[in-house]
Amino acid sequence: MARQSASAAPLAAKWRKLAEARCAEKGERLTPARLAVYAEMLACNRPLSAYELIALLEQRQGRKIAPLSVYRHLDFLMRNGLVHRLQSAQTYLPCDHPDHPHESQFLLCSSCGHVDEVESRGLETLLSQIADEHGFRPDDTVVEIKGVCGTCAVEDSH
Amino acid sequence: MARQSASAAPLAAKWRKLAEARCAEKGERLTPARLAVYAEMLACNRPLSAYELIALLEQRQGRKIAPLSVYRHLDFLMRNGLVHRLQSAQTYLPCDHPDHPHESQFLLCSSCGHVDEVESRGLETLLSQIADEHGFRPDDTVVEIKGVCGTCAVEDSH
DNA sequence: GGAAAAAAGGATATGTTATAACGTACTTGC
DNA sequence: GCAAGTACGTTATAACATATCCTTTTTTCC
Repeated sequence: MARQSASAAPLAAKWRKLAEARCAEKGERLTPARLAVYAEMLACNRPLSAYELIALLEQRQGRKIAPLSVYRHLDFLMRNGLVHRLQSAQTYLPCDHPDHPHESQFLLCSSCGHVDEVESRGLETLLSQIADEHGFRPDDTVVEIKGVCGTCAVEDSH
Repeated sequence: MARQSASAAPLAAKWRKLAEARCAEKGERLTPARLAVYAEMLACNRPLSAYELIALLEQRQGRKIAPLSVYRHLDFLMRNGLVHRLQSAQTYLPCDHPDHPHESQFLLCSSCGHVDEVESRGLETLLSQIADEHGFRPDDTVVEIKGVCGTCAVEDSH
């Protein structure tokens, strides 16, 4: 088993390979600093604000990290389809299936904080139709459904 | 014609009446300060950030206004279905048809800044279905389509 | 009318999210 | 090596939002 650098979160080979592939496609450089941010997000496995992420990275690396650095890394990761931004919460979440470019829809549980990333072709088609009817050329579509997930709904009823 | 107070934007009777009706339904008080914020937003007729709104109100009223006041008024107006928040832009926009409670979808033009508020029952049904399939009980759904509106697309091609 | 309660609003400070401006260092390709 | 482009560090600041505390206004109830 390969030793993990002390200053980065462990990152499963699966995710690293996918990330490398996505970046290679576009000729983008997946540097250690960028990978460290990505690894931290995957390790945490919940939506993080940029400043939560800074705190985690600072703890992990034992040094100060400027907000701007993290924002740049987040931009990079989003540009390459590895991370999504939850617009309504102003938080960031690693993509669940970064094997291909896609638009996602999110189910955000207000009780446990869990976020489900779903991909509905039917919904995307309908959204395109709506845009079309209004003579609108869409670029990027945000769909975020806030509510209570199944697990929490069951617990609530007890 | 009734004289308009010097310290508030003019507000068409149509909008005032609708606002009064919405608030009366819920036993909420549509005070002058709240109405002034609403009037300013309607007068401006484009999405405004909270701080843009503060600046406009300060100019109009010739006095300092604390951010918190405006945020409170915005909360009130949103709670009563008179104003929407555009999550992806962190701006606020008066509702286009505040005659009934509803969820809206937005088409945001990145070129001219215009926002179209649409209401698609088909889309809402589909979103409910998607939530249902995942055992999710939705509460509030954000749909924001960013792109280029018809008018701007035509101009671009010249 | 007048006291108590509730709602709204003002003032000051602070917390949170994001970007600007500028310089340095590290690739890449010739 | 050297020029060009990209990444990244540092400091400062802009932009967005809320906390706390207190005063004023409105409502309610007697």
